[in-house]
Amino acid sequence: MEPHLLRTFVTVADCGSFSAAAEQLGYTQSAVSQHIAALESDLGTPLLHRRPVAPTASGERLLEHAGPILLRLEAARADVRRTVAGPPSVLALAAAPLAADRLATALVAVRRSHPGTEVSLTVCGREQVVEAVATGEFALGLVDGIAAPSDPLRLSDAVRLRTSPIAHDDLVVALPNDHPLAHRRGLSLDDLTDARWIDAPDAAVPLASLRAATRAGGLRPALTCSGTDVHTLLALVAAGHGLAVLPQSIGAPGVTGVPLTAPRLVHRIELLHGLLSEPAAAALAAVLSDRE
Amino acid sequence: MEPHLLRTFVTVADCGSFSAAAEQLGYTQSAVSQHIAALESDLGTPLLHRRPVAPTASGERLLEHAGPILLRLEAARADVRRTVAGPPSVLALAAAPLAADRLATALVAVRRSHPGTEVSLTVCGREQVVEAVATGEFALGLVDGIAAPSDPLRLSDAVRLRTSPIAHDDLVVALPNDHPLAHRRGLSLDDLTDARWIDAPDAAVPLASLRAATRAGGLRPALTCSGTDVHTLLALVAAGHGLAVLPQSIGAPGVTGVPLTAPRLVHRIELLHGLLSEPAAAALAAVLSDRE
DNA sequence: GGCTATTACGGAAATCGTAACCATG
DNA sequence: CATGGTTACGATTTCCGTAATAGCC
Repeated sequence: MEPHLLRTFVTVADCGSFSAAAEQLGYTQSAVSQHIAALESDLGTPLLHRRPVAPTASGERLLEHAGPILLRLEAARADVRRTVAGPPSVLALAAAPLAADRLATALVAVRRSHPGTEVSLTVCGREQVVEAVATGEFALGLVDGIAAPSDPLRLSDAVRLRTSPIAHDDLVVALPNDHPLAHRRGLSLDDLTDARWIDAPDAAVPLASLRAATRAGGLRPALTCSGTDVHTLLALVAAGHGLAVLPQSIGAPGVTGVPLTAPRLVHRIELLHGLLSEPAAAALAAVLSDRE
Repeated sequence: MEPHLLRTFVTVADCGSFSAAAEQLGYTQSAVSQHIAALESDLGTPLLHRRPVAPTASGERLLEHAGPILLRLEAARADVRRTVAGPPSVLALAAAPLAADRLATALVAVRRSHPGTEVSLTVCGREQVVEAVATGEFALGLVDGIAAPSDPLRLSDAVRLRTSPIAHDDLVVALPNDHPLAHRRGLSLDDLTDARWIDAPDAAVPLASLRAATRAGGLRPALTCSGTDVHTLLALVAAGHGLAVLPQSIGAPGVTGVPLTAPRLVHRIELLHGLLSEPAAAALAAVLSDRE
């Protein structure tokens, strides 16, 4: 179970194709085939169905482990590298788009207390925030998600990272102003399972999260929007392409937010970090955490 | 960072010697030297001081990751293997000695509800319980430890395992009956830092745990006792070789348990398990958890 | 000088690419 | 029959053991 074999395995499972994975990894199809064969012979069981390529039951189990293991390896390498490189010169921050605005205000205080600090902020999807904080690429990250009012966020536990709650907010269904439901005082997801939805997993609450939080089926996306641009998503909503669930604080002209009353869910923002060896990062974490 | 290099690295760090690690792993000294050199060149930094062999600062960081990574790899392999092997024929249980007696009573109910079940119980040290449950060698494990009254047990988070509290108990300082302090109503650790202690990390509360739970220094062991035999430990205490901290429920003729009043700590037993695919294991887990 | 890590070197094994092969949709 | 995974095979590299070398108590 060498790491590079695991890596090609997850890539193949991800691509659903040996040749696509080969291209993505810079191997030949033959090498990829040999990698999978080596893994399967090592574990003594088929891991992938061929034609079409899909994980077997055993493959599914391995997939659950492989990602976290590879991430942990990356984190270990980065951790060691950091001891030799010394503290970085820029304070590198990552945030999911619906969490990023928290940084804007908190950074003001840090700018004042640590005037020389150069700051870099990357807005990207939630998984990428978790991964990049885990590998130490960023000192600090903010992620968001939905949960029952009393629950913390359920983050992928690939690597043990320190987390602390930063803020929470109610959820609304975003509708065009002229939508027939826009005047409602509240909406239940159960009434909206057959509505036209926009799935923008990195710019709004992912439909998958909503599905997981409800028993209700449905919630099929009429339009899928990738990328982290909330602005564009709001424009799509305003233009009537479909609905999206967002935290109450996000809005735009042309879009009405109607409180989501059932199921009872809240939007949460959590801070994610590793060791905080830099004083500026520690100070920022303190400022962010104190807000709660 | 191939796993076999990491394995060699942790072994060398553990042994404090290249040649000892080589023997333990079935390599030659030369191979071990090459492994370490490969790792160091890969990470671009020395990981070990030589003569005497000890981890560098970078090496310390790597050590923190390497163990969990290797364990997780083992767990992944075992997990996949289990999908092909099907459910095992014997219900394999592991327990730390101070937690094992909980199994005795709980197993009676399972024996009744699952009459055909063959059971194997292994009593071993806490780390081994965690490792072996993580790799699926055992379906279920019981571990014990100390914590503040409101806290859960702090287990090594190498692999994400399901845990649930089973029981808790007060702590006592075990003394020979004729010890001058044996008539006391309570004792504080602070008064005992300079006493003669027996450190039996796998048969009593480890001194290291006590040190971690207090600010007080001291607690130097006058005698170190390895192995999981609580009976022998109690004999050593009765013979006046030194003191040990145990849960209140453990006792023997010749040994007096005086409540440990400060710091406020309790002895906890927690259940540890993976997926519980076997009905008998699930039933046992249910019985154990219901006791709380 | 003894113990122990490092380096040099060679044989065995593994890795990956080219190319031929084969199976499925 | 075409797309795409498998197998055969060979060049290159890697890996590990033997043995000689070097460094610290």
